[in-house]
Amino acid sequence: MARERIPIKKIDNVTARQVTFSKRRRGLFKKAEELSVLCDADVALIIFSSTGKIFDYASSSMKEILERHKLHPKNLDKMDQPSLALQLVEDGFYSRLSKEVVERSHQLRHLRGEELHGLNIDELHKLEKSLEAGLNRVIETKGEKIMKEINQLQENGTKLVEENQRLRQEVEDISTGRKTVGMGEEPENVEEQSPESVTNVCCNSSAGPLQDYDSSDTSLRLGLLPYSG
Amino acid sequence: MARERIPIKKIDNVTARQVTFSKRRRGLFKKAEELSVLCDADVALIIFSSTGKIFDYASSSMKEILERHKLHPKNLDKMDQPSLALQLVEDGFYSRLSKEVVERSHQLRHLRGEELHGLNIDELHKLEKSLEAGLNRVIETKGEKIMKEINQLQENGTKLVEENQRLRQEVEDISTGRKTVGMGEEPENVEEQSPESVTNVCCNSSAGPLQDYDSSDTSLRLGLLPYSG
DNA sequence: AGCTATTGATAATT
DNA sequence: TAATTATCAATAGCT
Repeated sequence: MARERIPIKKIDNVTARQVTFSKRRRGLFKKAEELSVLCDADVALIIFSSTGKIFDYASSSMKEILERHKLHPKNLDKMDQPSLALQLVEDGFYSRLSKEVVERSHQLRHLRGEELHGLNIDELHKLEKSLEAGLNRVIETKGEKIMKEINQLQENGTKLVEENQRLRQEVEDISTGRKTVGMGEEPENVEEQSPESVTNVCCNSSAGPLQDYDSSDTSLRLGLLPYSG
Repeated sequence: MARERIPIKKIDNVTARQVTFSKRRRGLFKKAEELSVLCDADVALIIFSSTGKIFDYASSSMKEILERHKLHPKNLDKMDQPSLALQLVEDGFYSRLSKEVVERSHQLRHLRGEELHGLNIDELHKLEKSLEAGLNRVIETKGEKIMKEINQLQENGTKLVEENQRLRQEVEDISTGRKTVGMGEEPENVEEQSPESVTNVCCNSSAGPLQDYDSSDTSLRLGLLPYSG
């Protein structure tokens, strides 16, 4: 329903995926509410984003709907009986989360080149490809940021040069006595600067100015030519 | 969205309401599934018709999603057993674990070159170094594995050649009639092979033999010359 | 976060 | 019910 149809499979691009998630989530909630109103139905909708964020909607009371769902004949056979809450905690909750932590930790170690000997050649090759792809994206992004910062600095430099010229002119004007210091007449048509002097123009694109980057072995790669094996 | 727009309020005509319910219910399920697939989200949808009929959809396990929903901090205060909720919250049980998951997920995405724009140049540079290091270790390990596999294959090849020669000699012996087929005398001092014929010697270092490795762009890097920027 | 060209969903009708 | 189709709504790609 848009400029182009997209295949229904996981969207690779992270940004696009997040945008689509926001849009479609809103659409889904709207449709859910419309159904409940139009058809006098009771609707509950629960969504977990891939980042774990939760979104939900219930046409009436979420708790009641879930209870009704749980007690429905269709689901009764799957009910857990003993000390409900305890089981919930021990089986579902802790194990799920800690499994996730363990899993992600493993992946992280692999991406850092640790604990590789359990992997076979094929897995290593895939890992290598993933690292190359990530590395390229990082190099690219870094390059963009650096170019932006350079442009900003150049812009500031230009402004400073202009201001310098203006100030120099002013000084000359004063020293040649054509103009008095202090509350003399206003400058006629000199372009009015904004309250902040351009001297204070600062680049806010990163915490500090370009630093050393532990100038070790590698020269700065700008990402203009991403690494290709 | 049709021949005519309809106001979003309960449809009076019972038949029309049922028809609309069927159609829109299907549409809602479809949208829910699309969202889950496109955006890698976990979605649960429960619908009770006005006649009490139940319909539900879950992108993964309904039970798990509902548990996750119930145990989400947002909903813990409504829990059946307040003491348990209190414990979970107070011990920082949930928040600690899920923070770990979130943190690791972030790191993983960064290492995969996603969501980089929140990082400053220095952080990007560190990330790049980390990726390079990981990549080098992976390449190295892969190289070692491959060399090992090659050596294994060569060894096997050598053994096969030897056996080949031995067999050829045997055949020649037989064909020249110097030896009889069948239960003749044992070969004198031919090195006794282990029960398993070397023909069956197999490389166990990986699942299979050297494969294609999606022979795309990159030629096989053996890690003998690790990548250096 | 807005804007449209498109595609998709669906209300009325057969 | 199921199919058809004229509309309206959702949204993919851009900015």
